[in-house]
Amino acid sequence: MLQVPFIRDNQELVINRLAKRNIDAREMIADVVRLDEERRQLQTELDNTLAESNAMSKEIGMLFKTGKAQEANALKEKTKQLKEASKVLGDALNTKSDALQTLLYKIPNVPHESVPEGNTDEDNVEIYGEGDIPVLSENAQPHWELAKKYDIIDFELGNKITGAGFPVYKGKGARLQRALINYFLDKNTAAGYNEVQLPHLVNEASGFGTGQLPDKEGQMYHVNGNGDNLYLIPTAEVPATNLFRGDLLSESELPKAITGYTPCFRREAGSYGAHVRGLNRLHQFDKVEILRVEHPDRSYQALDEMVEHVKTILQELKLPFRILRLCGGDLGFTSVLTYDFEVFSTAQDRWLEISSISNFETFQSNRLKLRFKNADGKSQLAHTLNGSSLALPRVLAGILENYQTDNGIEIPEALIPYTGFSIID
RNA sequence: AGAGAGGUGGCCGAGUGGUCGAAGGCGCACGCCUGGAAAGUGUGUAUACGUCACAAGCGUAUCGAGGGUUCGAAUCCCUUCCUCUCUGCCA
Repeated sequence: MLQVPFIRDNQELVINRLAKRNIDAREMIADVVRLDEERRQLQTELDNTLAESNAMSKEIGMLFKTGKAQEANALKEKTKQLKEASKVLGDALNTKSDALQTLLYKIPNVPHESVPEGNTDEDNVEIYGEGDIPVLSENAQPHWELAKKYDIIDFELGNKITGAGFPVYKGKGARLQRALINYFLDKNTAAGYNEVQLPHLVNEASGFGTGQLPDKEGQMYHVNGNGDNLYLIPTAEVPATNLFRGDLLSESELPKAITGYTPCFRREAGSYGAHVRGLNRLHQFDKVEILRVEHPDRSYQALDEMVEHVKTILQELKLPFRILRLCGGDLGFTSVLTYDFEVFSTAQDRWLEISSISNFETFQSNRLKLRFKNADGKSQLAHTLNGSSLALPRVLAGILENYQTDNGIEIPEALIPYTGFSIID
């Protein structure tokens, strides 16, 4: 959620930057400014009315104490009018505040100046690429075929138990999953991220805190039987960020850096063809997340550090990858600047997104009320950032496809200590 | 799930209708004291919004949350969320 004073003082900038998302925000911004003005007006009126009423109440108390009941009763009559007035003003204020709030929830974050123009993922800008794309033998197969061939992932079994998009990992497939999780967590903790284990269900307030609610509830599984009202997390970002909801940190506590593994549950609307086959898109998948709460002065440095960190992991896994700067049209609702990592799936001949690292600046912290005491002793919103490090299924797809040989699937060197085997055959 | 108890400032803890944003203690900050430290001692120490120069000051709200009674509520009533104890169930 954008901050109203910021919008008020930077209307042109906000409108221009939001235009990168291909939305015309003129009307919304004008409405925000107007609603805020009206809200403040009402607040002032209300405050004045209440102040008068409070003063009278005190006087009444004094009058009763000194035995001047008649005068007190006369004043009582007066306060009745004030009370009615304040009731009306209070209701109007609430209505106005709610309208403003609802509108603010609908306005996406303001893209960074470096965010390229564009509408779709076609317009994302590649800023870095590394790794050789392997030359595979003629009978190279996509990962869903390999998964079946070596009996390491069973999609049909998942269908039976739950439905499409809930695969069962078996044997070496299961162990490889576990190895990847441990490997990623070890890399992250070695880089200074504090490991946490998080709840996989969150309440409504958490959903609002990170921006899934309102409006995007359709992407989450909602548990609402028996009077429960919880959401399965679509990403560890939700519980991890909400760890800090409502906090007022001291400046010395920053930065906060945490990492955690969770399964992620996504209902995922809109999908087509081969792009959703196999591991490409799932309703349940595993992901290791990194998250930072940063001082605004160094959040972009932190973003770069996160990108560098994920880079080292992919280098170690020796997977061909590239980094994209997302264009305005592809940028997430809450993000200012996002870098996507993609690994090349040789057998599918396409790039698969495996990590997304974003700086949200104060967009989330404003919702979360995540602040710190700055050097002047004032409270200030912190910046939040997060990224995947890494999402498992597509890394797995990349490994299966790129490491396939006629003898089986080789395990990347760095993972062997974690898997305890060096080939899937 | 049943029965009971309870939710007050960073923490502990007083406060059952009036001047209570809230005693007291701890903690913390700064000062005094000290050769230095401890002890002692003094002062200060919530957040948000509004006004405004994002100053001071002033105003308003906040004692889990929401609503109500009242001229006036941390204190009374209702609803709701959460925590704890016992019983039940259970990995």
